[in-house]
Formats: sequence, C-alpha cells, structure tokens
Amino acid sequence: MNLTVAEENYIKSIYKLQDGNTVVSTNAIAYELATKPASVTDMAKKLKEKKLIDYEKYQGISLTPEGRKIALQIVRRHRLWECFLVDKLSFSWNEVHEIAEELEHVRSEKLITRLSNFLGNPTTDPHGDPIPDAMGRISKSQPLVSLDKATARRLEVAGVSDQSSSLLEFLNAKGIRLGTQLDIIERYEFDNSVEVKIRNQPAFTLSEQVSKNIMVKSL
Amino acid sequence: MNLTVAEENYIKSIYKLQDGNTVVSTNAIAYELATKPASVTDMAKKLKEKKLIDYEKYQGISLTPEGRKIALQIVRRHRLWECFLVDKLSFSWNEVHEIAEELEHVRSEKLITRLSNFLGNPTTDPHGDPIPDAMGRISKSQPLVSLDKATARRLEVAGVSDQSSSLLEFLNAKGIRLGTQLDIIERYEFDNSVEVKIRNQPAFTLSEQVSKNIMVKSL
DNA sequence: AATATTATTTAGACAAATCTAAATAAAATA
DNA sequence: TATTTTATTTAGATTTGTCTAAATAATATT
Ligand SMILES: [Mn+2]
Ligand SMILES: [Mn+2]
Ligand SMILES: [Mn+2]
Ligand SMILES: [Mn+2]
Repeated sequence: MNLTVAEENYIKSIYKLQDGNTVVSTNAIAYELATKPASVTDMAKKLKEKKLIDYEKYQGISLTPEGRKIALQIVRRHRLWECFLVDKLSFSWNEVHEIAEELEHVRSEKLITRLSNFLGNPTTDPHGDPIPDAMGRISKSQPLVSLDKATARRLEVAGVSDQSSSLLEFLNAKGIRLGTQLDIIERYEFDNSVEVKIRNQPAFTLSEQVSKNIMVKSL
Repeated sequence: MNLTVAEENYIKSIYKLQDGNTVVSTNAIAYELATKPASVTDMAKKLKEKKLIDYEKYQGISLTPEGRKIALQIVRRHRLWECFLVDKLSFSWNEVHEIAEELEHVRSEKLITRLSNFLGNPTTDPHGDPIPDAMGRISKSQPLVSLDKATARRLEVAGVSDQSSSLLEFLNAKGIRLGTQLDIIERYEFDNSVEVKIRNQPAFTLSEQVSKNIMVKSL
C-alpha cells in the first residue's frame, strides 16, 4: 500500500477524530485539515477505493481495520520524531508539531525501528500522548482529569488536550511542562481561575481557559 | 522562496551535474532524475520563471547565484541526515542515500542548525563528500585520486565516485569504508585489477571497475 | 408539515508534475 | 554540402489534489 502524503494526512485526521465516535463527518475532517468539504468528499472516494475507510455518501467516514493499522503507523512516526526533537535536539514541546508533521511521512521501517531504539523505545511523546509500538499496539492513555476539575492538592502535569502552539508557548513560559508538579493554592469560583505553585517559584494564577486544557494526575 | 519537492530535486541535480561545466543538458538531467527530457524542459521553464536557473531553449541550463544558494542548502540537509543515520542510527553507508533523499526536503532552519550541532558540526558526510556550512560555504574537496591510479603503497579511502547501492554494498562486504587504510600488494596489468590488504585481514583483489570508483589519498 | 438552516455532494475548473508522440533544431558524418 | 543521427521542444493527455458555485440531502425550527 503506497500512500501519498495527502492520503496519509487524511488517514491520520480521521483516526484522530474518530476516537470513540463511530463515524467522522466530512466537515470535521475539512476543518481539521484546513481544507474544504468538497475536497474531503473527493478524497473519501479514493480512500474507499483503497479499502482504507468505510464510506457511503451522507453517512460519514470511518477507518477500516487496514486503515486503522496505517493510521497507527503514522501516529507512531509522528510521536517518535517529536521525542527526537525534544530529547536530542532540545526543542521545546510547542515547536515540534509542525516539523514532525513533515517527518512523519518519511517511510522506512528500518528508520523508525532504529529511531525508536535510539530514543530508548519511549512510550509517550512530549505532549503525554502514547506512542503505538511497532505492532500498532497503543496503551490506553489512563483517563486523566483536566486541572480545572482535579480534586487532589498536589498534581502532576500529564498532557494537554489542546496542542495549539499558543497554549504550549504559554505553558512553556510559565515553566509548565510534562511531569511538572503543581500544588493547588486556591480556586476562585468567581471566574474559575486557579492559583498554583511550582516548587521554588512564586505562585501564579491560571485562567479557566488554560486549566481546562491541562491534563493532570494526582500523585 | 517556497519550493516543491520536485523543484528541489531538480535544483540539486543541476548543481551536481554542473560541477565545473558551464551548462547542463536536458538529457543529462532527465537521466539523473530518471525522468523524460520533455519533463525537464517543462520544469526548466518554471525554474527560469522563479529566477533559479538561466535557460534559453537549446542552450542548456545553469544555476543562478540564487539557485546555487538553494542547491547548497539542500546538499547540506542531505549530507547532515546521512551523518545522522550512520553515526547515530548505525546505518551503513550504502543504506542512507534513499532515506536522506526524503529527509532533505523537510525544511526548517532551526532543525538543520540543531541537527548539525547535535552531530558535532561534521564537515564531511559518510561518503567523504563535504558538507556546506550554514552560509553555503563548501570546502573544495581536495582533489583525490582513484585507487587504480594511485602511486603510494599505503592509502586511505576518502570517498567513492559512484554512489550506487551495489558498489557500496560490495565495499561494505569487503570491509572497506571511509577512512579504511589499504596497502597495495600487487597490480596486475593484464586486467588492471589490484590486490590490496587491510590490516589483520587476508589480502583480496579488486577489479578495475571497482578500483576506479574508490577515491584515496596517500598517508 | 412547511420552511429554514446546515451538511454534503456534484459539476466543472485549475495548477503541478508527469507522460507519449510528433515536430524541430543542432551536431555529426559521409 | 547534403544527409543522417541525436537532442530538445511542443502539443496534447493524464493523475493528483485542490478549489468555487450550484444542487441536493439531512436536520432543526416554527
Ligand atoms: Mn503530516
Ligand atoms: Mn504530540
Ligand atoms: Mn530528494
Ligand atoms: Mn552522501
């Protein structure tokens, strides 16, 4: 199965959007890929032809088992490259997504096997997302709680639900990254903001907008 | 200047073929890129439009200074990735070309700067070819001699002029790589073959075909 | 149920990169 | 120089991925 870069990007988006849902809508894919619904319909026909998706017009789109297998390979490549960029080239987590978006399309079994090995076969990427193994097995990311709903006092940052560069940049500036331990100092009902503290640093306040997108686990 | 992968591949081929020559022919480029002369003519018009090559019909093709600058960037990326694959992922030199052929098109200044740094800013790639620096400066590869014409008795392998996977694989199997030291045992006029010896190994014979493509310097 | 809104598909077009076959120019040879 | 061969270009198609505008289907609202 030899796929173009465009086809790979569609497969990956469908995988991402499907998560739980039975089918994905034409519009959702168009929005995700910053393209037009008409283009999605065109591509849907091609991917159906290749038996990578199930698709009947007006009925939404879902990956076939084969499509899912390919999606997991692409996700694996994407996340391994993100690890490489952060761990070996000292990029910060907000800079790696766009670059990995290109690197993920370099197809070579051997390259990915060796890259994974070189990185110590990591199981999560710099954003806390699980990395599928060579067989496409992916650990169910334990259901995390968002910071605005967490109950414990001491928490560890385990992921972000919004991966926009603007959020990641903000967190970066505040010194919040994966594995950072936070203490909840105070919650303000008024605007649902929350005051938090990182060891050896003055406390600061996070808006609801932000705390909603920080996924944490208690220690 | 935003170039497509195809445009980058053309620019790189023209750079490679120009080397010394004033202009490059349509056919030479077609052969190098395994495409058809008609396609080269089409692309020549586009690249001229973008002011990356000088081209008048029937007069051959040459890079403009701007085109040359871009070629050097692509060559830099290609060779740095080759270093990465060999030095960090333990690929052998005959396996890296195809993969680097894809990696070279991932465009990110920062990525390449950091990759170079991570590798210790190497100045030659695994095939002995010089790596242009960030400014596009490239060290004139000292004019090497091919093994079949070398005069000294003890030689060091400094490059290969044919980079086909078949030659590299052969050399690999014989234990010949960049920096390998060879002693000339005997030259046979009959078929221009040459018997060589690597330290701690039995001597063996190389055909003229092979020795022509091994570039060496004396020690 | 009729109407309005939203989602999706179709029709027709375009740019990029390629091809084959035919036409033309340049170079080599007799 | 005339002829043959080789190199290059043009003309016309094809594939991939995209778009806009118009048509149609599904859903929501009165
Ligand atoms: Mn991508
Ligand atoms: Mn990620
Ligand atoms: Mn390439
Ligand atoms: Mn090389």
